[in-house]
Order: sequence, then structure tokens, then C-alpha cells
Amino acid sequence: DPAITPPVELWRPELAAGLPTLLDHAPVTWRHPAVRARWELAAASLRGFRQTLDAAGFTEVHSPKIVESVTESGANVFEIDYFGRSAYLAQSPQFYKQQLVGVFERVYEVGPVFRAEPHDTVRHLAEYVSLDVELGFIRDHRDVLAVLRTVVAGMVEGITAYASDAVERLGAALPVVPDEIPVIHFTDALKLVGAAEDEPDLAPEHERALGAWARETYASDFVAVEGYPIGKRPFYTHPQPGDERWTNSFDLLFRGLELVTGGQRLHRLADYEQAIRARGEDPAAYASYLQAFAHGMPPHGGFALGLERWVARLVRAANIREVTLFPRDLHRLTP
RNA sequence: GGCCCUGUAGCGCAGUUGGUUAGCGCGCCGCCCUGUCACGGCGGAGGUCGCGAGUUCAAGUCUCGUCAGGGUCGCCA
Repeated sequence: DPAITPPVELWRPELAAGLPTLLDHAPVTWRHPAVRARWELAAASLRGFRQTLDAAGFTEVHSPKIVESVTESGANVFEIDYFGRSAYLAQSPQFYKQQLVGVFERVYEVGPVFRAEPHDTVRHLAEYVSLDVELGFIRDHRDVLAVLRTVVAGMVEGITAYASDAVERLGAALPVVPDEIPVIHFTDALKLVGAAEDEPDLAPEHERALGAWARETYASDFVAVEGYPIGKRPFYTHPQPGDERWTNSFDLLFRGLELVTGGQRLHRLADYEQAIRARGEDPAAYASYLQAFAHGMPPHGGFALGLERWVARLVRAANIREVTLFPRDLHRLTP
């Protein structure tokens, strides 16, 4: 039998279809060259990501996606039935990649993470691909940021090497990664965007303003904000030496959108126990994770980059779902 | 979840101050033409105007409810 007519006119240079149509018919609409090109950028970025880290002595790892407990307190996770008891879909490989630094010293992972957060926005998914990196023997988060800079540059190189055709089809402007990514401290960032001094976090409009500022001041598509308040960061975050109100952590903004979160982690058992108790929790609940620290861990840190956000900003997509093969969100479970 | 906007043929849309058989482009079907390939000509099929109430002589067009989609904020990768 002949194939049935597709719901949209695939052979036209421009696909005239709205987002819901595109998503509802994803198995067919992805065939359009301009749509397909979006994932070709993702695939080429992944190759660049892996090549860069492989060359830098990292070991690729895979951690379990079914986990016993919640990584970060207060997080929204998907609960599943695991042979009759509760388990959760991993919302981050954080604990495992840290433990594996004790084994391999430098590790990375490409895998799905799951967030049951009721964030109905153009930049959130319930399942996305997280590019995770963690490395030992760092001085502080700036060393992590330097690795991140190399990785992002490698991803751009990957696109140039393996997906130049897709770039052309999309007319995408590839970012230039500066030799050194401009860094601004959280407190200075608040002043710069005119936010209140006691704001605990940057609002989306602030991030956009910082992106524009980096563009004008440094001609950079990237800007890192370091020193986020300790209360806004997970318990394993290393405080800023000398002023523990802040942390050795950072966010990397790419064209005004949060693309990466990273930083230095605690590495001493006593610090973990104190940090966990400070949040009103019992260290015993983290026993298996804390084993690694009990037996000694180097100073370490890492970051996590959202693949779909990367591609979304790359092609300036209005909605992250445009660059996700089969997006999962609050309302969508199919196709 | 709060607020804002939208919901008319497969797709993208138009439907004026509510008024007779709801239109357009592309697609689809048939015939013709044809080195055509984002062709051309003629003809044709296809819509309970998201759903349910209400107002009215009369509702796609007004009101309420409901469902769905989009945007934004909270939050985050």
C-alpha cells in the first residue's frame, strides 16, 4: 500500500505548522530537513562533548536512573513502584558522579534526568538530557569553569565539524566562545540588573539583562555568575572561603538563559554531616553516599548542562520543545 | 498553580456593529497538460465553527461554564 499523505507539507522549504501540530505528529514532522537539522546540532554537540572530555582524560560513566532516595531535598521527583516498594526516577546523577570521582578522578555522563516539577514554561521539560561532568583535584570552582569553557568550545567545534550542513539549513549563528568566560559575582550581578540586594536568585528577566550586558561589554554569548547564596544551593555546595554567605558555585548563562549549573563541592565528611544537619536532616539518610567521603575524597567539582537548552539557544528557538525529539512535559506523554 | 491570549476543513488563516446554502491559500481526489521537480489548466470532495448551557426572531460572531493549546510569573538544566 502507498504511504498516506503526511499531515503537513514536508517538501516545502518552510514547514508551515504550529508547535502543537509539530509535536502531535513528531514521527513525521521530524522528517522535514529544517526540523531534523535541530537534532543534528544536538548529535554533533554530543560528539564534540565526548571528544573533548575523552581527550582530557575523563571516563564516561552511567549511573542508575532508578534511585532509592531523593538527591536534593524538596525536589519534585517521580515515584515508581520498585518490586513493591517506593523508588524514584533520578533527577540528577549528582551523588553518583561525585562518588565516581573517587574512582576515576574525572568522569562524565550523558543521560536522562527526570523532574516532576510543575514548571509549565518554554524552557522546562519533565525529562531532558543532562551532560554531567565531575573532576577531582581542583583548587576551586574557577577550575571547573575553565573545563566548562573547553567543553563548550568543543561542542561548537563538534557542530562545525559534523553538522555544518544543518547549521546552514537553519541559518544558525554559532557562538564564539571567548578564551575566558566573563565572570560576575552574584552580588554584583544583582546591582547590575537593578535587583534588590536581598534577592535570593536571578529572575528570568535579570538573566536576559545579564546576557545583553555580556554581549555589549565582552562581545560574549556567555557569562558566568558565581557566588550564589548558600541558602539557594544544595547542601553539597562548597561555601565561598572567607564569606560563607556565598558559595563557590556558578551558573553559566548562554544568550541570557541559564544553561549550566556548576561549582565546587564539599569533600570532607565532617563538612557534609554539618551541612546536612544544618538543613534539618539526618546524615544517616545519606549513608551510602557519604561512604565515599568517609574513605577520603579529593577537592572536586563539576557541572551539569542541559542539552535541549543548549540547542534551543543555539537556534534561538522560542520553545524548548521545538528542539526535543519527543518532549515530555506537564501535559504531554505522547508521542 | 496565578495572570493574559487563543481554539473555524489535513495544514496555515479570513470571517466586518450577531442576519439567508461559513470563505481563502496550500494540501487531498478526478481529468488534462507537461523534462516536471515550492509547475500549469479544468472540475470535485471535505467543516456538528473545541464541548455544554444561556441571551436573541436569529450566534462562528454576545454571556457563563468546561476542555485543550500558547505566552508570562513562581522555579530550574
